[in-house]
This record gives sequence, C-alpha cells and structure tokens, in this order.
Amino acid sequence: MRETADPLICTVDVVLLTLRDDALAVLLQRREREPFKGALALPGGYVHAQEDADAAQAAERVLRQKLGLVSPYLEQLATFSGAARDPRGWSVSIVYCALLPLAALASDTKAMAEATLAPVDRLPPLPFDHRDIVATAVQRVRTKSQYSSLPVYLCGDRFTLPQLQAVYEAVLGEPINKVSFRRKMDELGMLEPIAGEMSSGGAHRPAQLYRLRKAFRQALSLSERGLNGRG
Amino acid sequence: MRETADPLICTVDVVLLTLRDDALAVLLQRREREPFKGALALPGGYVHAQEDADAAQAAERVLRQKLGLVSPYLEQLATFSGAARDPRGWSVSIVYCALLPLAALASDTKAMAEATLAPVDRLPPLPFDHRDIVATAVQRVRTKSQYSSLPVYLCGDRFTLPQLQAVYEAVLGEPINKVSFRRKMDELGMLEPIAGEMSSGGAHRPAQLYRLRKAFRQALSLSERGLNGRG
DNA sequence: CGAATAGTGTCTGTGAGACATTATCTT
DNA sequence: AAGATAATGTCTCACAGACACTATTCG
Repeated sequence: MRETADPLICTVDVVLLTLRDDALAVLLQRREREPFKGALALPGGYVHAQEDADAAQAAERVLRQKLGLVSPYLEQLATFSGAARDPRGWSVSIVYCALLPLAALASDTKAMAEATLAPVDRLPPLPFDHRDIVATAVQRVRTKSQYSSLPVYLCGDRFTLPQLQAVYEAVLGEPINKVSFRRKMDELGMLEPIAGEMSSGGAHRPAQLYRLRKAFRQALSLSERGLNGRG
Repeated sequence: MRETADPLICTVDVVLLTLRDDALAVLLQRREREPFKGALALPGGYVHAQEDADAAQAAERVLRQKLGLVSPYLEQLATFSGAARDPRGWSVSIVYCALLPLAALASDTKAMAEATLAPVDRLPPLPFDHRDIVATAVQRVRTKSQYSSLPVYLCGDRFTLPQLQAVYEAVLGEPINKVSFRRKMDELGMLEPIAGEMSSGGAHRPAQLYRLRKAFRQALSLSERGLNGRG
C-alpha cells in the first residue's frame, strides 16, 4: 500500500435554504471562475488552511465573504467526492446546509445583489453534482422537520403560531392539524409568548407573538413522535 | 479572494461496529505508520485518486485491503476536518460507518489477526479525534435503530425474532415490548419465515427462523413511529 | 409433568386528529 | 352586526404497552 497522499481539490459548498412564496428556495450564485464560469451554482470555495480552523468555519467564511451573511443554523450535510464530479479532477466537497428567513436575505444588499433564489422544485441546470446536493439537502430538511424544531430557523425572531404552522406546512408540503401542532409546540416548551400581540393582518382576532426561548436558540429540539402521525 | 487550493491531507476512516456480548464494539487496528505508529486506531487510509472512484469506494477498499472484509452496510457518517486533529497539519477525514455480525468477523482470519474489538463504552485511548468519531457513529446507529431496520445488519442472514429483539435491545440499551416489537416487524414487512426452525437452544418451544426479504437486502426500511414510544 | 421460552389474544391508557365552540379583532 | 381568524374544549379512533394465556420443546 502506498504511503503518500494524492493532491485533491477540497472545497466547501453551502446549500442556503429559505422560504419564499410558501416554498423552499435555494440560494444560487454566478460562478466567478472556471470551471462553469458565469453559471448559477451553490456558493462555495476552497478550504483555506491558514484561515479556517475547520470546514465549518470555512463554510461560515464563504457565507460571510461571498454574501455578507451569518446563519444561526449551519449544519454539515454530507461530503460529495469522486473523480467524475469536477472537470478539474478528483475532488472533495464538504457541504453545509444553512437556513435563513427570507427577511434576513432581503435586508442584506450584498446577498440580494450577488445571488438568486431558485425554488427547489424548479431548479435551473446546475454544474457539478449540485443538483444532487440540493436534493439531498431538501430531503434532509424535510425529514428533520418532521420531528424537530428546525423550521423555526426559517421564521424571523418573532412569529405567531399560525405563521409557524404555515412554515411547517410549506416545508413538509402537507397540512398539519392545528390542535396537534399547538399541543406539540406546547410540550416541546421551546417557545415563549411576547407581551405584544400581532394584528396587522386585518379583520380578525390578533394572534399571540412568540419567540424562541433562550435555551433553544442554539440547539434545536427533537420530538420523539413527530408532527404528523401518518403511518 | 485567493484562487488556489491548499494541499490538504485527505483520508477515509471506517467505524466498523458489531455486537459482542450484547454490547456494541468497534473494530480497532494498530497503526502501521506515523503518526501514532503502533497505536490502536480506526482503520483508514489515504484516498487514492487513481483507484477509488469516490470516497465510498475508498472506504470499501480500506476494509478489503486492511481486513479482507466486505460490509453490506456502509454509510457515510460525517466528515471531520481541521488544523488541530492531525499533527501533520490541516486534514480531512471522510468517515464511513459499517455494521457486521460478529460471526462475519470471526470467520475472517485476516480481520481477527489484524484487529481488536473494543466495547464502545470502554474505549482505550485513541489518537486523532477518533474518540469523537466513534461517539458520533454510536449515537447515529442508536438514533437510526429507533425507527429503522438497521440492526438487522448486525444479525446473520438467518435469525429468530427473539434474537433480533435482543439485538435491538442491545443497541438501544433498553428493553422492548415483545408484542409491539413483533407487530412492528410484521408491518414493516421485511422479514420472511424460513421453513426450517431453530431449537438447539434447549428445553423450550423452538423459534421460527426468518431472513430479510430480497427487496430489503440493499436499502433499510424506515418506520414513521419508531419502536419505543417513550415521549 | 415441570421448566423454559415462543407466540398470540385482549384490555387499557395515551395521544393525534376531527369537530365544535368561544374569543377578539376590522369594517 | 357580520365576517374572519385565533385559541381552546372535547370526542373518538388508533396504536403501544401490559398482561395473560396457549404452544412446544427438553429433561
């Protein structure tokens, strides 16, 4: 067996998902360099051994430098590798998944100037294996949303329960029973009501505003039974 | 922003788990090379760009060449990276998780000669971040076992339901209700009874032998509700 | 026959969903 | 007052676990 390391291309890519028009959308950026210069692709870049303590920090740096964004949720998705996925040769891409509310993107001028949002169900042609990567990310987010509080990362920091339910329904792609949803949110114990209310919507009873409790800002909470009991 | 790739150390490591004495155990091997030459560590090696089509095949090759093993279950666990984990410098390790019944190891002379099994709850000191890697793998296997057929990979190809239940209980570390377990296995529909029976055990009614149905040999099946309903 | 484990029938408590009812806003 | 949506109370059905009972082997 050999003892030397082959020189490999090692990058990080980020699948940044958000909710637009009640549907998951992924952030795409035009590539500044070859290969596929000018094509829409996932934001990514080389790992910088001097700057990045690990791959997660490389992903954070990519988001920060290329889009001026910081994502509270940034999780390793998977690593895609092989000889065939990049014309430059055998490559490794450590892929991270980020979730942000649309408002957080819209308020960032750099992000909106540099990037495009594409609905995950109607992706444009993408270079490399980025289509597979997005599909993997969407699947992961949908699966995890079934039994965790992950979709709260797609809301702003203040939201009503009907709004949060709409987010869950958009992510999962199916309606949720209102009573069950409220029971589940209640027993997860991660939300706290805010004194102020929300009424701007119009001719109906205003809804209570909630925010994530401090203890849940960092780690998401898991439910053992899930939200929808379809067996 | 720079345009060149830093030279990085890129390896694959394999967490091979099995069940010994009703407890999860991980396969460790003495390192043949520096750093940490002679220490017990996870089997692993460099990615070989010429031989390996992707990282999964590199992991298969490591298992084959170093241990003479082929694992039906081989799944990417996560990628561990950073400047601090390897004294040689910034490194990337794409880690795969394999599951095999103890009998499959015991029947392989090379595997037994080269390797040691350590209970995952009483690991010896391990180099690099291998302790974290094993912990991540064990957590993943336990979580996945709650709602999938994953533990069948720890059984041989023929097993009784009481045996399979014991495997689940050993992996999950808690007793399972017998009736619920059988109901769940029944509705998953992945097992088929074999004509022959099993009695060697002794002074009691013999148990029906089962095997995995053909359709389930490759992909594991998921249950929406899980096995134990502790909420 | 007794011990031991395999396998099944049945009851019950818990929880999710359906439905109905009350509450509170705007016009 | 009417209409709209928020929030909650209550009923029911399904499922997981508990328990008991039958089945089949060995000694």
